[in-house]
Amino acid sequence: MPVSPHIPTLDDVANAAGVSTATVSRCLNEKQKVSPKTLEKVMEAVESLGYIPNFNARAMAARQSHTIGAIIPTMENAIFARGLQAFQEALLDQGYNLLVSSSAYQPDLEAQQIRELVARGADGLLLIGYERDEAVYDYLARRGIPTLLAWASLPDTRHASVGFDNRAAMRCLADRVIGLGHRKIAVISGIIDGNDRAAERLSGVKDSWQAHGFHLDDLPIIQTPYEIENGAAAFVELMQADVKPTVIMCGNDVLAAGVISKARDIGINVPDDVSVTGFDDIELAKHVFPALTTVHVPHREMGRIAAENLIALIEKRAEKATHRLDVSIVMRASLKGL
Amino acid sequence: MPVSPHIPTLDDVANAAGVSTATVSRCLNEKQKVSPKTLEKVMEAVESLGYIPNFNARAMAARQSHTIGAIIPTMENAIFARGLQAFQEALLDQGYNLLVSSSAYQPDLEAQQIRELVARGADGLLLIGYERDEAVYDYLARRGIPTLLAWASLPDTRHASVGFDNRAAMRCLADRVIGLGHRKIAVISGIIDGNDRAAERLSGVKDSWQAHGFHLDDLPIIQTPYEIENGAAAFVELMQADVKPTVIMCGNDVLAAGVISKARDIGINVPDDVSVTGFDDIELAKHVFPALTTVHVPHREMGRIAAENLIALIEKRAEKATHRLDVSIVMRASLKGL
DNA sequence: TTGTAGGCGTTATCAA
DNA sequence: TTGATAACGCCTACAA
Repeated sequence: MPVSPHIPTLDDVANAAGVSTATVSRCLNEKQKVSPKTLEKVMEAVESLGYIPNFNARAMAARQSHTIGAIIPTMENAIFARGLQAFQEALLDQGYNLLVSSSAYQPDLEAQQIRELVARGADGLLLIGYERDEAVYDYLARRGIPTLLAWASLPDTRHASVGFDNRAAMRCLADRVIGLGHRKIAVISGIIDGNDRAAERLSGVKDSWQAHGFHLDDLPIIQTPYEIENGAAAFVELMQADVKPTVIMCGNDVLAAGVISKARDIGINVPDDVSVTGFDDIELAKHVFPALTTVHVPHREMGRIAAENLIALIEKRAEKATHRLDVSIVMRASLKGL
Repeated sequence: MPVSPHIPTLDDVANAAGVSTATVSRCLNEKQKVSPKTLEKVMEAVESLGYIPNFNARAMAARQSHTIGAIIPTMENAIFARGLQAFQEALLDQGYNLLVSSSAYQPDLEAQQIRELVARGADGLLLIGYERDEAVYDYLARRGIPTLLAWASLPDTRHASVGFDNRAAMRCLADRVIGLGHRKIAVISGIIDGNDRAAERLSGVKDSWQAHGFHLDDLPIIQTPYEIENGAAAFVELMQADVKPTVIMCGNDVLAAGVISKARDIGINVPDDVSVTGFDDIELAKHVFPALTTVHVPHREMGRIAAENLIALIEKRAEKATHRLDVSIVMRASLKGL
């Protein structure tokens, strides 16, 4: 009885089947290069031994891991869940596996996790947004790691990307809000430092605001991390101002959910007393009360396209490309006209 | 100018520093076995070359990966998010990395992912619950992979585990509900097949119901996957019955959130017309309206303990142990007496 | 304290 | 169609 369990290797299979390790390897990877008879023999041995290829050894010898790494800013809320899910499904279809980690919105943590994923032999990387230290892009280029930026929409094709125009979308929503008669808007934005999506969304509101002839001085803005509690706290602060806003535009649905929840707590009616808007159209948006007016993002489509384009890049079937998706505004009860 | 980028290896560092690869390796892994002078020399070379150890090679040579795999049933909702987060943090503290995948509540998918993680060289595994094919446990034992079951509470120590008593907790909650005067209870349970947590929670309600002298025939039960929409749908169905329930006890907070959301849609007041309870006390529970009465689970503590115990197991500093946590009932507005 | 050299489990090149 | 055999990049006795 062995003290340490024996784990079957290629050698064991080769012995059991009476062939060489090379042949076993072929049976596993390029069946067509092997006679049906030996294939059967080998597969039997594989089966009976319960052999499973050692991933690390394989990756090292083949110089590719069939693994793709993704780093998202957070797993706490559902912002990236659906998109990543679709990304993973599309990868699996093509025989790739996904490794995910979360950077907690910290650029240096992200940089570290990039190194980690590269060290693990990732064939390619999915990153969120485009704003990061140039050194990171240099590093990736030096190592020759195909990288695709999602949730990002770039003017040029310096990086491969798939995403949508956060700024235009938010501007469009703000136009709608103003069109409904609102003149006292307050904004609860995510932290824009190091977060291009948040920055662009905020710019979008400002664009609209100014295009309608108003001054930025009259646009209260609070920046706070994307957490439901923070949305609630920011809302309280905004409502203490001398001129109360008639609408709160939030940088995403999570903040908006916090606003709606808190409003009820303190006896403010949405949308009669104050309207609220979000961004992303996550699952939650339909289920808060009142349901949230927000910007619908085609998360699943984005994930699927990201997978296709990244794999094409890895297998050198395509050049870097920028893919821009359309978003739409979903009107729900949380926003009403004056 | 090299067509394919050159990635620095141990050899490169050794050459640059004028020492052997063994010495470089020591500098990276066992600094104390190296003179301060060479250490400095080597680290300089590491730095200037931008050397990063190849993970696969390291894992293969050292026969350990310092990686732990976790398989959770779903990432869609936040049930496991906080626990896993704490688990990861504790792992990192001890120099271990975490690899996560999701089984979508499908036992065969879980089995496949277990093999995948083992093939990747995971030093240990975290699984959710205890109910799975014996063959899986056999396989794990044969390969000698330390495994810890979380969200599970076992009577014996056949498997290492950390968790709480789902059945007792739910029974306790049901006792409270009945104590408040409710006699028409309906249950929306998760799918109990293959999900021991769901099964035990359901049993807990039944225990209480019968202990109070009622018949199971008078306890309407709907099983449905843990999704907010499903909670809503089940609720509609339950309210169409001849005898309308005065309280809906849900298998978890996600289902309960669906109930609360749908109730408002169709003009049923919670808790005046019908009370609602959940389980887990996820973030959402506080923010639905009315706030959800539920069972609070110490997710972070569970994650932390899971990490400690699993690492102890891996490093053979401890034997398999069963760790049972206390849970508590959180009374909020969604439940009121008759 | 340092270096030498064998081995970890695959894949891939070349002959046979 | 198969089989030797040399990588792949690192760790780790063992020797110096």
